[in-house]
Amino acid sequence: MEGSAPRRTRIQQEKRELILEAALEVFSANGFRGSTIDQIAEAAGMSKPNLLYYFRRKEDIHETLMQRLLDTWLAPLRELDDIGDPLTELRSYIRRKLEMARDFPRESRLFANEILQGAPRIKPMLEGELKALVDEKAAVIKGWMRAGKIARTDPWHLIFSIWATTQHYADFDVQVRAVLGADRGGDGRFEDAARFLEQLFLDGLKPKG
Amino acid sequence: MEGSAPRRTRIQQEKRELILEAALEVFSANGFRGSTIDQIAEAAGMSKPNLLYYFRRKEDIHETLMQRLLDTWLAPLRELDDIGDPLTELRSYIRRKLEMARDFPRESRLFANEILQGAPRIKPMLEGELKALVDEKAAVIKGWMRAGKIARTDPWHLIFSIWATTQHYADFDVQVRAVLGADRGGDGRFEDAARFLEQLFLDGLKPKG
DNA sequence: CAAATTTTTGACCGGTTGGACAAACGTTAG
DNA sequence: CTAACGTTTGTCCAACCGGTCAAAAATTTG
Repeated sequence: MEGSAPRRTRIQQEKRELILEAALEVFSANGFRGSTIDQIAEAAGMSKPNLLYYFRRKEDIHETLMQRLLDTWLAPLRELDDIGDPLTELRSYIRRKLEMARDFPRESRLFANEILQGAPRIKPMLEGELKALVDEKAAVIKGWMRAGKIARTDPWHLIFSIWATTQHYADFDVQVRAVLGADRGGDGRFEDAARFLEQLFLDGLKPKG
Repeated sequence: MEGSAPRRTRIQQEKRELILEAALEVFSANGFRGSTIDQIAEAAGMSKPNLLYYFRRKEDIHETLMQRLLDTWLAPLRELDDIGDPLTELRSYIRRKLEMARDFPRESRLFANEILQGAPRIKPMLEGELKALVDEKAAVIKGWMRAGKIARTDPWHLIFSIWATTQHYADFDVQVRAVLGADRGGDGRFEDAARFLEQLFLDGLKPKG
């Protein structure tokens, strides 16, 4: 499939990491086309030609960043397992996803940017690897439904709704903080969100009869 | 506050509409910085200088587009009213929001793009007009909770979750269709989503005891 | 029709951007 | 020390981009 990883010196490894960190900052804030190599180079504390010595093209940086991102981004879903109580399992999946939105908002925004633009660079991955993973987990959830452990619904849309509600707090952070205002928009907003989402996904909005 | 609307000829009105339609297409797909005036001009079937005769700057097009968008975009929330059954009222708000994601995906993506980049052009509106509207509706929802009509939760996060889940089907459309695959990703996906969201928001995931 | 006004276009400009390149600089191994 | 190799930088370039301008073409008005 792919060539063997090129041998790299210590400096190359360090500088490449530095560049990727800077690029994550810049790309996630401005999008791919909205970011310039100069911006990334400055954020990484080096000159543009020096940066281009480590990554020959702007696209190479973005591609490397995206490949690394996807692994860690899907880790919570991979951990969703058939062992343990289904409701507990789903609840901790939601919690993990929300923690990622809190701790890695730049990664979330980078991903959102890519999808928004039609996922030109990762569409094959979405239709291949991602679809396979979601289908697999949907089957697990369907098993829980057949066993009467959770209510019967569409597992795929359930997963979508978890992604949407949790990533919202990273991708739409500006809006969330603006609407909540200075007092409620502080650090506590993620705990409020966690409490709300748990209640929503478990009990819904009907009053307790 | 603002000067009176400039007098426009019939051609000016028509051409400005044509340009705004083309700009919506281009901006929503590529973001502001990722779009060029040439692209918009070509999509509108005119030359670049001709386009600049109707809008002096690229930003003017984006600003006009955004102003129009916001009114229609918040209309469903404005309609959320205290008359009628609370659960029915919320259910139809969700349905209307999902219909907007289906019928106006470009508008949704344009908005998402703006927020993702930190809302540089509409932040004052978010902190002013939008916050006021959401606070007002949150008060209505709180009234329903006090009256025991719906379960007690955080009304602000409830509104966020409705925004997130419905807009997801416009903003992340590529991903949704990729994961659902050719068979389930067709036109029926919005009906499936509507059914799922209704169940989620009303009953949650707990099995019926 | 003819004058006045509006609309359209080709040519152009200054600034930015992604990227190339060779020369200089630093480091390491023999 | 020195040759080989890895790293850094100044300079440059061609393409692109937002925007200007004067003049031509079309339209409206008297």
